[in-house]
Amino acid sequence: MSEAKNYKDTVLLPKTDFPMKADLVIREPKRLEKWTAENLYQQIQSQTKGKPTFILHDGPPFANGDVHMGTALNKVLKDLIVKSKTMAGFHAPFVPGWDCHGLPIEFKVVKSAAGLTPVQIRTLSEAEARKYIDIQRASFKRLGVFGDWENPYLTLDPAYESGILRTFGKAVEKGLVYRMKRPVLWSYGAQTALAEAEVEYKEKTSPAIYVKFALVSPPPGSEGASLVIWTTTPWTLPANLAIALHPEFDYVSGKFTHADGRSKTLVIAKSRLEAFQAATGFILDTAHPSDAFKGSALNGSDAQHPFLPRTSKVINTLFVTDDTGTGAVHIAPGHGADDYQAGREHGLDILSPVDPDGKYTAECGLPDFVGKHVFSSNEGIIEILATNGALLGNEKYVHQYPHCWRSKTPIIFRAVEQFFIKIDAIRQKALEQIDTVTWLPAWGRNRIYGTVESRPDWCISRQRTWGVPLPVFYTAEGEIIMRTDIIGKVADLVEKQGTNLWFEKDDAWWAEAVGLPADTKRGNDTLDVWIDSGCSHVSVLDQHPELHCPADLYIEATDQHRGWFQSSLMMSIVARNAAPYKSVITHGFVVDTSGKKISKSDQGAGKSAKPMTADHYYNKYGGDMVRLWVSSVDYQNEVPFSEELFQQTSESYRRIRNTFRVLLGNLHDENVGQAARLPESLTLIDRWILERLHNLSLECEKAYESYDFRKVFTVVNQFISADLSSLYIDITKDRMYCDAADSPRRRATQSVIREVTETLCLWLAPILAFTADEVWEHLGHTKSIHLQGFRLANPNHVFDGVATAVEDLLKARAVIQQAIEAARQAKQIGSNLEATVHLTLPNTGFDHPVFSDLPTLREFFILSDLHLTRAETLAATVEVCTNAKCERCWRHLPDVGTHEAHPTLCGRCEEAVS
RNA sequence: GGGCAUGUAGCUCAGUUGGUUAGAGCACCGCCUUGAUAAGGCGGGGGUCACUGGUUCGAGUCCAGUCCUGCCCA
Repeated sequence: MSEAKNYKDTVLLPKTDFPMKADLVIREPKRLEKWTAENLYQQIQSQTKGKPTFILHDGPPFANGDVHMGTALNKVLKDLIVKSKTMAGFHAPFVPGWDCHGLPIEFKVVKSAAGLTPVQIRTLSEAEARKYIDIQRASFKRLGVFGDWENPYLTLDPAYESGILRTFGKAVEKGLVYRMKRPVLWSYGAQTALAEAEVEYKEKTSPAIYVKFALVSPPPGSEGASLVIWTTTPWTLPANLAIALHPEFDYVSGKFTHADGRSKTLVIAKSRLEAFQAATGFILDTAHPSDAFKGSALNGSDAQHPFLPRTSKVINTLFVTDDTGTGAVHIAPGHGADDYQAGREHGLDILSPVDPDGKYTAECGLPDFVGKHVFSSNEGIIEILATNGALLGNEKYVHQYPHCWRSKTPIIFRAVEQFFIKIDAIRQKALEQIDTVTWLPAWGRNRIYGTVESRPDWCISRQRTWGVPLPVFYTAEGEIIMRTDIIGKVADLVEKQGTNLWFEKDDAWWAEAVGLPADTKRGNDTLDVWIDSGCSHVSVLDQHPELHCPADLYIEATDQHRGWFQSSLMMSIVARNAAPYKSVITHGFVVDTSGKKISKSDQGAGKSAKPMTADHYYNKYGGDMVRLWVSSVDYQNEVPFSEELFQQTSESYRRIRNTFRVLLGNLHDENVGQAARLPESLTLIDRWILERLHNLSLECEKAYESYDFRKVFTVVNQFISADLSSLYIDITKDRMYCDAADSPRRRATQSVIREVTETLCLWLAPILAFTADEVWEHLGHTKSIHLQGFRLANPNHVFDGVATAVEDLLKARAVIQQAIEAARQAKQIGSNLEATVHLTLPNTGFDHPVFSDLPTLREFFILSDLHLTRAETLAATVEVCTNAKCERCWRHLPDVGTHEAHPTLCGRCEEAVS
């Protein structure tokens, strides 16, 4: 015994199999397999059945493209909520979903091959959607997101589609759906409507002409005056119904004279005068009096159409600009988006006398032009204008003009029949319902309120193939048949066989199937995809046995105030006259570190931009690292992201992991039976850490309740680094390593360590889904941590006077450390244990009994030798300790050398090794 | 151009109803330790609180305006 040279073997150092190196990339997939094998998600659901429910309804991501960090942020946030609600005692099933229809997929498919039939387009589109569903599902699972991954909801499921149709039927039943012409981007080359994404901008030379419209009743002093418009599409003049002025712009009315002798009284925006004179040669005759007024002065007057027997209304709109033209804008509501909007606001017709080939119809009012292509009619129109004196200028104008991606022909705006939902009929109810919902952050309420307040009627038809068909029919005479009972029959058929049926069967089949005359034809339009996802409360919340409507929570990015939150609200008003959610959270977008939005075009081959797909990060750092990053950001604002920031998070992870490792290591010889309950005889530092743990639990509980994961992250980090690492673990090292294994204070500490480790681990489980489970396993548990509840703050862990005593101790500690540091920098000592410290405490305060308890003070300050005095102020001096060093515990103590059997040990260590 | 947000150390963020010298974590620098060791401890440097003006004894905090950035519109 006395021969034992190496006392190190008698020191009870931490021992654990829990590896310091996380190897998350290797370990996490194994844990995932285990979770899958034991059906963990289903276990959680059946174990929590009967508890109060918490339904977070998943907003379906578009099934196109990889999971990027923004998508990951969204899904992990949802998972943090679901996991924390589960651990807080709720039954919180999570049914993920995907938005499957829509242009981007169809466009991709159509681009890949020419001449596809609608059925082929739909088959390929479905395959494309399913491909990305699989890719995204794999990513979400890999990120540790729990949910019913084998039974997600898809907007292309027949059951889902029938829900959409029935909700549409309800809108029809309530008289909310109407038909009206509206201009769309039209390709006469491909004979189809196009979306903005299908348009390519190319250079085109167009005529740019100045045309006068004589005012029918000009303001006094401007007798015989004409408004002058500027247009690059003369062919739209037959559809002109109005002229728009800006109400705030200054306009000049005066006599203009041309070098060729022509003279006209014209009205031009003051700021455009110079440009107009230069372009047309008409010069304002300053000798004659001219009149100036605001655009609002002419609002409501009439102007004579230059070649048709009708007048155009003079209106005021705010979109009139003064960077081109004359400040007076030619309005053809059937041929432009702004024009259409202005037309709706001012009660104009939607005149669009152009057929699908781009040729004039009889409606154009010019018999000679009927059947003629609009672009080859420009010259003819200009001639007419010149002939009747309305043409004031004619130039060539080179500009970027939209062209069809497929036929390469220039696009025209052309009005076609569209279907709309009458928002006015449901607006008031929607606004009321907005105020029954909790919006987080609170400004979200104003955001969506403003959006709903001002939104125009909802155009719900699309001239597309990859979508849910708009279930209407037409009689042989072209009369529309839009009936709830027939829509119901379509929905019944779709529920069994899917919407492909609409495209596979012919008109006759459908006519018979829904009980209409044999010569009935079905419609060609599909529904706006926002209708699809906006019906999820009907198709998912109402249908799924574990879910219900309204959901407790929707959470998506801020753009969804205008998107899904709104479409869901509207469709829910249609379906049930109430909001589909009780509360709504929004999160920001992921941006790069300079605060710029990360655009998809910066990604991909040849670009220098950093990787933004989630797989890059979970394959390099691990899923828990992504999750920890999510928990660390302020998701209510834009979320800055870069790989460097990500590495910063991984530093935090390492700290957390190492702390767990040393805690686990200190439990290696734990007396399990004893550890189950905390002994009465806890030392000061044990009581203190339990009280800190109590506070931590209070804060974490509150933070999870308010979805403030960053708070959990911060509070846990500070607890780990300030309370545990630099104090509790450091201070208790001596007793843990060097006391006899069964010393009461060592055992007490061990019990506290278990309590701390388990509680902390549980609080972290929603965030570090993999690591917490791993730690839990190493704590000796056989069931997953995800089947546990949080361990709430224990009031028995609050002790009288302890917190203030430790506050004082820390003040003294700071003074001591500074003194020691000075000695260390002066190379007088190295380790703290080599110092003798004279501590002077102030006469007042510092009156807890511990301040007369030298052994405890020495332990707390981790010193070999401490001497106390009282004086005016807190101070400390340091000298080199002259005591011999105990070879085992490294403290310099006076009794080293007094023990015969172990001459190099102190008394405590001598006993411990005997 | 409009609406809604946002702006505090190199980075990510705290800063209660206005009140000492504006804090934390990470990063950085120096030292110690080598019994948490691809770890740990101690000490330190670093900020005109976006800008301008105002209210006040006193403003990161309240008010007005400007600018940056983001989302949604036009």
